[in-house]
Amino acid sequence: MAAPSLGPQLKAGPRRILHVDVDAMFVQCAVLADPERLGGVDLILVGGSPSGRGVVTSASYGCRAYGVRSAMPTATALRLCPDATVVKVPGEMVRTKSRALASSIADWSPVAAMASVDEAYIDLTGTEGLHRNEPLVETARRIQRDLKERTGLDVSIGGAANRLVAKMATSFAKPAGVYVVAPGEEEAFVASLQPEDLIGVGPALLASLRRRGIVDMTSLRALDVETMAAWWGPDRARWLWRRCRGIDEGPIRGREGAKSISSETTFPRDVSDLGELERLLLGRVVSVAGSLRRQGYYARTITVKLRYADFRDRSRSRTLVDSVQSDRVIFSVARELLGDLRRHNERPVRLIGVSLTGLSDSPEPEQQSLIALVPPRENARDRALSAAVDRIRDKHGRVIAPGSVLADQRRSREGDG
DNA sequence: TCTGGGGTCCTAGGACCC
DNA sequence: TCTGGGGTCCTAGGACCC
Repeated sequence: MAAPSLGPQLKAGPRRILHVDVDAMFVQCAVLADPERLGGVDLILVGGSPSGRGVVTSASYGCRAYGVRSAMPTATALRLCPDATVVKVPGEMVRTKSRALASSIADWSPVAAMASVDEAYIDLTGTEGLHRNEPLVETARRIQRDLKERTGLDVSIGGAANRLVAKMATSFAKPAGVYVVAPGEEEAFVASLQPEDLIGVGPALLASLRRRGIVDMTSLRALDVETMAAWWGPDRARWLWRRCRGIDEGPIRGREGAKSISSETTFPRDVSDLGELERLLLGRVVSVAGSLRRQGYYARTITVKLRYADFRDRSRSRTLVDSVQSDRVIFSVARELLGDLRRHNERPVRLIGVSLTGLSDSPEPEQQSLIALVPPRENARDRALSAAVDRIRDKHGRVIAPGSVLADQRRSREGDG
């Protein structure tokens, strides 16, 4: 009596990994959110920003035919494609569809995980028996139809024996297609690409390659790991050597809890005045601390970032002994960090951001010590006040800064004058 | 035509402890 | 008195991805 094959524990054959990527997710979601206005519209740009210095978040395939790309300034995109309809990021629909996608892929394998809002990996290794031993490409097509039925979204699917190659295969599947790299063909597949097609090779590494005369995959793959180590250090060398051969043994795993929560904004015009920067900083603090509490976290490290007109970023951070989550304490620390940054540089600023790291789900410090008495300390009243503000904000949908925070700021401003 | 906002991961130096 | 490494944490900056 033949038991169904359980695959890997009996025989270490190639893994069967699929990478699922929603085609122009934000465009599809915008249409689903407003079918009356956008149904049947071919030229859609998602993007822009309140600052008027926005870029394209996502472009419909119609727009892409005009040369429009993600991250391109919206003004440039409109010059290339003047008839495009520009819409805002459909945040709520994106979250809804991302959740729907996550629950749908989970039905196809116990080893399935979202990699971002619009991407997922499914490890089908060992499920051959469940799928009548059909080729991986057939299973991928059935998954594609299932996801369309259950979420309304068109997806493209890449397949291979590992995550890295599956993801690169997906670009050959777009839009709404399936592309599977046969087992054993991973290296040949990668060899047919360009260095900039490799995941993790961005503008900086590409420029470094070019400077050294490495202009194509053949010359990259001809390098030995010692030469690469002399250029970029041993870790990066090993990483790139394996990457340009399609080698990746990493498992499919979900992302555990968040590691950081941040909020930043680019101003319509550059700002130099400290008082105005503090007011704008408060807006970011209220936003990021609200996200922190909504997600049930406390943070130990607070970072303030400024971007200057020359696009250079400067940041200051501080790690507290306690984990905190109230607007008051986070703002008081952020304000000092901003003051420190401005003491060193008073040039005009185009962006301000606050990021929270060292996240935990409890306010308790890991170990008590005497320095835990160093301010700023967050008390029960701070937390209750912030929670009350959250409730009011949820109810009225307005951004409200707690009075004590504003009073703190007013007092110190008067003190400055 | 100047270049968003949300993240993750890595590096490197200094402090500090064992 | 001089001389160690290893490990971990913190800070600042940067590359990269969607």
